[in-house]
Amino acid sequence: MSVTERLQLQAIDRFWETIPPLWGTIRTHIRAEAARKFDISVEQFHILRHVRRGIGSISELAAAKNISRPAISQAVDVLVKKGLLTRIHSSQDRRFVELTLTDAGNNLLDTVFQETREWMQERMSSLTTDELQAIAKVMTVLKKMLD
Amino acid sequence: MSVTERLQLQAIDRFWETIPPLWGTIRTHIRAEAARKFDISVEQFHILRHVRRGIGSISELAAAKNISRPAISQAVDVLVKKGLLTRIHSSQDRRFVELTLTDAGNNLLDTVFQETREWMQERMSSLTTDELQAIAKVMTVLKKMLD
DNA sequence: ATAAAATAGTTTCAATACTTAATCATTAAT
DNA sequence: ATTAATGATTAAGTATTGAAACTATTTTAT
Repeated sequence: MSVTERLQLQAIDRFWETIPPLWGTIRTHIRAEAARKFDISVEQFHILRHVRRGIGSISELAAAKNISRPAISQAVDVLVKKGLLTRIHSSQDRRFVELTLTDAGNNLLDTVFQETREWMQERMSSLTTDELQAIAKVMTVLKKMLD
Repeated sequence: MSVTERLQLQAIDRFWETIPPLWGTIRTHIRAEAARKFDISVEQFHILRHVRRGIGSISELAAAKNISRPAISQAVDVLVKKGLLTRIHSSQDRRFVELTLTDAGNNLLDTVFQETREWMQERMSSLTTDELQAIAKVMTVLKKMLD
């Protein structure tokens, strides 16, 4: 087994020990925050997040989140009824639905994000500047894996 | 704003750009593999994984996965019916149910893990040894955040 | 120019998974 | 010995999901 291969396997093992529980913890935190203040699920929150990042159609959302179009369509329904999103048929191609955040949607996102950020910051308070820089750098490396 | 604070926020931003989509991609891969070969969901797979890691009771599983005990109990039902897990009432305290993997369960885990590992390795093939070491190190740093 | 095909989204429906509340079995406490 | 606590399960209701069928719109092919 080559050195590179061993390093790959080590990175994978560490990844599996770390990311699933960490992600679960974060999800739980968001769910608690979002539910307490806005009665919204993590999945709904993520849809709003994607829309703000510029993913503005049902199909794009479905692809980004790896779930079916109907599931997205129905989730969007709820968000529209809650007054957090608006559906607008594109003037260029009327088949497309352009999703945009309402003021309330933007406000919700700001609030939950801010609180999650603060919560994560607390968790990071014991880390050194080197460790923080390393995290940021590794995240860009991991993003390369997605391409 | 202090340097440390700015580094924390940068790390958090990168984390959010990276981990949710990466994790989603991995989940999708596992779902495809596990469903194709064993007709099992990602959540069921994760329960098996936790059991192998030594989490051997319903309550521990519920705490680890942040979902309710009944949900775990029902999921375990399915896994027992599939012949992947066994329930044994503890001899020390008969209220406890000790979960153990059957040979089929171990085999399933080995297979899906091996394939996921290979898939991740492929994705990592473009990374340098330095980057791989950085990933492993950062994962241990992130784990500190969970405590 | 028009019919057929493709695309974006929605609705319906059945299956699955989750949660809360109530319950059973067992152990601990007074 | 009775009561309280703990671990797990069952029951009932809700919510989320995907497959299939459908509408509306646009593109392609003839």
